[in-house]
Order: sequence, then structure tokens, then C-alpha cells
Amino acid sequence: MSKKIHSISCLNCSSWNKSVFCDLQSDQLENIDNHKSSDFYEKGETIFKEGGFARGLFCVKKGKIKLSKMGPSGKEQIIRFAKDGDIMGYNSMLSKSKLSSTAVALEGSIVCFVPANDFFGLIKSDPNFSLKMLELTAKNWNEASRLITDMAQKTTKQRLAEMLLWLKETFGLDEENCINVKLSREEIANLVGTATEAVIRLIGELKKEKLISLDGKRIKLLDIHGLAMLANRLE
Amino acid sequence: MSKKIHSISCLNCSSWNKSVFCDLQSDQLENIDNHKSSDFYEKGETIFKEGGFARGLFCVKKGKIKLSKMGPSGKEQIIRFAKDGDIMGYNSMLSKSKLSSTAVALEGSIVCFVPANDFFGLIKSDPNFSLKMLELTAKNWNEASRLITDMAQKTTKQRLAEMLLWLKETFGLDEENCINVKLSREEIANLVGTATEAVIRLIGELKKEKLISLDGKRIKLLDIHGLAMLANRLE
DNA sequence: CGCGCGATTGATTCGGCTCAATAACTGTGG
DNA sequence: CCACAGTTATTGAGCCGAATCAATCGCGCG
Repeated sequence: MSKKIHSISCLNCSSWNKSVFCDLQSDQLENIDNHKSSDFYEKGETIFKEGGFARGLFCVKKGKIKLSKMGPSGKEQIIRFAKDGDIMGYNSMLSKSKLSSTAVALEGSIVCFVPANDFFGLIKSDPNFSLKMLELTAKNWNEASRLITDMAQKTTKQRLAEMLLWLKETFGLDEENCINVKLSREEIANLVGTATEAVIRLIGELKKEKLISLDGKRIKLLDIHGLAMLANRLE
Repeated sequence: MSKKIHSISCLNCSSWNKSVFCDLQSDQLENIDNHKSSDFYEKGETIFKEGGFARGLFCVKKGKIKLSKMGPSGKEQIIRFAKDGDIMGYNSMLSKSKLSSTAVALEGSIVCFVPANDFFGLIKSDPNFSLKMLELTAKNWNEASRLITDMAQKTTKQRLAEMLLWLKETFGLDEENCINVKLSREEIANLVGTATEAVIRLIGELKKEKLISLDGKRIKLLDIHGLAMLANRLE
């Protein structure tokens, strides 16, 4: 079970400046502080479940989280990730529909919960915040429409290369150029949209082609440009 | 080329009540009226192109429009449709990025153009409008994330069934239960994310299975529940 | 040391893509 | 109204990527 922890004030949250709340005034932040709660989730713990009702918005103070959807045949599809400063659950709140994905911690994570009322209060009272939210949801769409096209048109290998680059852009690389997040082969498969075995074989191919190498379980990117070529990123 | 037409006032636009503008006051609508322009596009004409800059928002007064993205290998991927009352181009305006898709008229269509300034003016001044826009963009995300999962996990045949149902929900059926939009086989393929030949063969199979029938080019849905079963829609 | 889960490899099958050829359809001009 | 040209739709054959099923390996942990 997740552990309630003493709420740290948004005013000195280390992830505040990366979040959609970065332009709020201190009185607005204090108001959120008064109503929010904070929880610590162990690796593998579920923060919320697809199909549930969103009573508010989740904001990641620290950690790495996967957001996934159950496919019709019971296979998980990872849709996006959340990390420090990212928010989750707002889409279903805004569209007044059930949560469209399940959030699971990929490592120990601290997540704050802001009640819906406070969130809608901000939207009603602060046009700049609305704009920020609109900018966020619009960016999500751009990302999503690219993903749809990729899924529909690229080969599994191209998608794998694409996803490795995406992981790099999302979580960055460590000092050894290894992707800075721990995912099982199955999770990578659920991200790429293929079978675990296929991922393993394709990782092997990428290794032979000297685009990546394996450092234990960690994936080291050797040739980012080569991966981008393979993934057929024109831009 | 598209023909400029005399702008019909939003105040008595037949699609106004279906649009995001439906809750605006008449003075707000008049302000839009003063700056907007209206154009008629023939079937096949391009309204805007992916990669271009969005100087404003497009609102469909009447017609059917496909929004598609160019895949890396030059294959079109249809991402969504727009019909009476729908707006287009707002995502790139909101995210301050290039237009992420190309809009082409599927039939003769009247499309109005609202300059960015007026749109942002509404957002700044009318929290209810912001909420409406947020609701819209959030719904888009829900739709998109479902589409990503479908593309990644469903077979081509399931996706075809899914898309036929989606077309039905978007454009409705005529008095003979035929899908109320004219798409070429290639366009259906670009929607499903497969080759034209595959679509043709699969349409043949669906016909054999008595889920659909063909009335000339028009696709008649015989067994909607059966299609939903096939598409593996659990909800 | 042995259990159990995740990773890996192998063999087989099959869906769906490609290329190629033909048929049906649309619009055009005589 | 017909002939023609250019699409668009359909059908066929062959091939390849990737899913599935099955077996083995490797490692962390009690």
C-alpha cells in the first residue's frame, strides 16, 4: 500500500518549476497546499486504475510512472510516461469520463493529489493557467497523432528504435549513455506494441548493428543518429 | 481553388449549436463575425497543410473533412474527421507548433476561419469557453489513446470493423443503413493503417460473414453488434 | 541448493504486404 | 451516345515479418 507522507509545500517543491503550476502566485499555491495530499508509492504500486473515477489530479513530485491501457485481449499498452513535475488524470477530469489509463510506479515515487475543485477553481479564475493546460493537452494530441501514425505504419523494428529514442527524450541518459529508466522486456514490448520475444530478437539486431549495447539490463545508446535514421524520423 | 463566400453570421449558423461556440453570448459571436472569413472547398480541395503555420482556427459550417498525417514513407494516415460544427487547427495554435495534419474536403464544404487573436481573446476573457476547449482536447486524448492501443494490438480485420463503427458514429447511417460518407478503398486503408488490397479482401470477408453488404460503393452495416464483437469492443 | 521469474533461443505458422495483372468505373471529347 | 484514357477496384501468387508455442537458460533469493 502507498504511504501517506507529510505534504511538502508546493512553494518549495523541487519539481514545481517544471510543472503546469510554475506560473501560479504563492497564494494560489498555498490554497492547493491546504487541500492536497501526498503519497509515496513503491515500485510496482498502482496509483490509479483505468475505468475509475477521477476525483482530482495527480502531480508527480518525484519518480517515474507508466500510464497504460488494457487492450481488448488483456494485453497492456503503455501510452505515456510521467516524471517529475508531470500531471496525470486531468484528461478524464476535464472530459468528465472514466480514467482512460492505469498508472503504475516504475520506481519509488512521490505523487501529490489535488482535488478537482481546486483544479477547476484555478481554471475559472486564472486564464493563464487555462492556457497552460490547453497548451499541454494540445501537445499531447500532437504526440498522440504521431504515435498513431507510427503504430499504423512503421515496422516493429522501427517502432522499437522510435521508442528507445522516446525513452531517451523522456528520461534522459545516465553518465554512460544508458537509458535512465528500468523497464522489463515485457514492458518494452507493451510500449512498442509487439511480443516480448520480438523485442528481444530486435534488441539483438540493434546490438549487432552497433546502434545500442547492453550493460547488464541497461540499454546503452551508441548511435542516436543511426537510431533516428532507422526509425525514419524525417524531421 | 477555394471560393471566398459571403460570411454567414455565426448568430444564425446551422452548426453553431453543435460547436464549441454554442455557449457564447451574441456580442462575443458578433465580434467573431467581424473578423472571420468563410470559404467553400470542393471535394478533394486542401484546407490546410501539415507543417504549415496556424494563424487561426477553422470551423466547419457544413461538410466532411479528413485530417491526415504523412507517414515517414509517404503514406497517408487518416487521424480524424471533422464535420458540421467541428473545429480544426486549434491544437497547433495552442501548442504553438506547426500544423500536425493536413485537412482535405471529402465533399463540398463550407469552412470558416477565425483569427488566432479572437480565439485567444475568448480564452482570456471567458473561463467557460476555456473549459469547453479543455473538455474537447481531453476527449481527443481519450480517443487518441484508444486508437493507439487499437493500432498496436488489433488485427487488420478488427481494425477495419472498428473503423467502420467509428465512421458510423461520426457520420451516421443513411435511410438504408449505409455509412454516410464517401471514401475510396485507399482512404479506408489509410484510416485502418493497411494496404488497399487488404481492405478489399477484408471487406469481402465481412460481406461473406453477413456483417456488411455493398450497395454500389456504399457500405451497408448489416450487423452492428457483430461488428462490435469482431472489433473486440469490451465496453 | 533448488525454486521461480524473466530473458533468450528455436521452430513453425500465418497474417498481411508486395508486385503484377485484370476488371470496372468516371469523366471527356468527338 | 460511344470510344478512349485515366483512375479506382479486384483478384492472384509469392514472400517475409512477426506471432505463437515450446524449451532452455540465467539469476536472485529463501
